[in-house]
Amino acid sequence: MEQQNKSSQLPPSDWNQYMPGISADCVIFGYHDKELKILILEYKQSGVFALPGGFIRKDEALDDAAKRVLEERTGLTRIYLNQFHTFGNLERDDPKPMKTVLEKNDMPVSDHHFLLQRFISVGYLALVDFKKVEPKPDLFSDSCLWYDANNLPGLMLDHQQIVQTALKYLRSNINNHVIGQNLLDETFTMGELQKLHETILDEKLHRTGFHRKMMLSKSLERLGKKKTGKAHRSPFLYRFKQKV
Amino acid sequence: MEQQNKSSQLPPSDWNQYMPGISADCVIFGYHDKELKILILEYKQSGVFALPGGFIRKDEALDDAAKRVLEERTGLTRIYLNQFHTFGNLERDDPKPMKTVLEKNDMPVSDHHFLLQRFISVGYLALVDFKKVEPKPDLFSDSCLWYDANNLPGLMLDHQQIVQTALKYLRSNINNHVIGQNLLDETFTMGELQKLHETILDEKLHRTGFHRKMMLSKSLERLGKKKTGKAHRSPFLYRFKQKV
DNA sequence: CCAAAAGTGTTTTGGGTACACCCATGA
DNA sequence: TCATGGGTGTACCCAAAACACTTTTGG
Repeated sequence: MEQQNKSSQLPPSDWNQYMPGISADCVIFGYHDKELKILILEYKQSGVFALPGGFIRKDEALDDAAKRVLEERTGLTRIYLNQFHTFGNLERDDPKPMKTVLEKNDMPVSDHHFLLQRFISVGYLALVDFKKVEPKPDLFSDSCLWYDANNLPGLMLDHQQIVQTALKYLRSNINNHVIGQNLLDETFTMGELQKLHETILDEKLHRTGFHRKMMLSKSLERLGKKKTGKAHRSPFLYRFKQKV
Repeated sequence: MEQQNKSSQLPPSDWNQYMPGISADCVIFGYHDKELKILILEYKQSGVFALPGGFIRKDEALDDAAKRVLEERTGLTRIYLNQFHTFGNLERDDPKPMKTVLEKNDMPVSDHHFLLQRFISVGYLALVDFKKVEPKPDLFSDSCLWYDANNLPGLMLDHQQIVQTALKYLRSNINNHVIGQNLLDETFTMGELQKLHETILDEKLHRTGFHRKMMLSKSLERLGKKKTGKAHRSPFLYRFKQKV
């Protein structure tokens, strides 16, 4: 009862307000402990894992629907968000996992249930500040948790492929400053930025070359030095320049 | 009557076989007379111009639907095809142009007609051999014609924006050999290849630099010389190497 | 003073650009 | 032989890669 008006809950009583057969699935990336993380939902009682997703209201723009999903799952607004691909294979049309979820939750299961139809899914990639996120499960989920991108649980349908496509997109856009800007703190050392790039690309980078390249890109400004308390030279702090 | 079984005709009697609210629109590029061309439909009696598009059958993969549209409009199979973006703004939800089309064609116009609902459209880019294409209008169209990409008629809804996005995608992938491979003849001179690049990028390129770059890419093989009958040295013919 | 991390300098390489120059051809 | 388009060689610039070297810090 008390959950019905929460914006983080789907209103199953009125599926009719959503466009049928279309969903938006979000690959939400965070960075913590030198690991690239992805937010994954686990449906109640069912052991089914999935990407956070949602449906498009009939009076809502596609991008806004993705934004809404993002805000509902993370509690954040003004998130960096990017559509990267739309998935519409027939293999993804498998009502079994969702049927399991409905049954385990004592929901009525008719063959024509909104959730059991074929869906075409628009994939969105989001970059968020790990520390600011408060993951919130949706109505059907027990948990909404961060997983290491290299160690995800088995995901339903083609969600693993969606993640792979998102990763590929992320890697091919690694030189876009928005990536570091959204995954790191406001200020960071060159080593931290390099470690982020290495984690995303899954390869070692040459330290001095990386340093030079970053400075040549003119997108960083150097601030004061950071006292690390470690037995070595203290690094400078850097910050992404504000867009000119 | 005799048209009903043509695969190039939509079967309006059974809209129910299609997924509602989703369409695939194709930006079909050809190259002719040193101009980049796009295939555009003109709806019957209505002066409404649009990109070739279609709907997704409930038992059909999204990519296959785009392929089908391509084949129906061009008569070609095995076309180079690439999904590039999905359009779902609310501004594109304007039933007026389609209402006009229906009225002009004496079709019943109810507010809940399949064609008058809000559509989210998946944009596909296709590259075809201009000379091999036999453009075929669909059931609602008077014509399916090539237009210069820089001189299109006014298109309905956001189709102009879809074209611009496709052009941007094409330009950012200009170094992918599939572009020349699909828009030019089997063999071509370096000058012809350069002219194609210049047309797509809408800028002059340096002749010798272009030559060197193409040869360094290792994707071309040089064949015999071409007799042009012109008053100058006869150019070599080139061909894209088959994938290794 | 040593180890470890951070920062800078130097050299080489390779692609991109610019331009000079040569080649082939038909008028 | 001349104009024109096609092909090649050379010089220059700049960014990326590789490596040497210096600087800073706590132990």
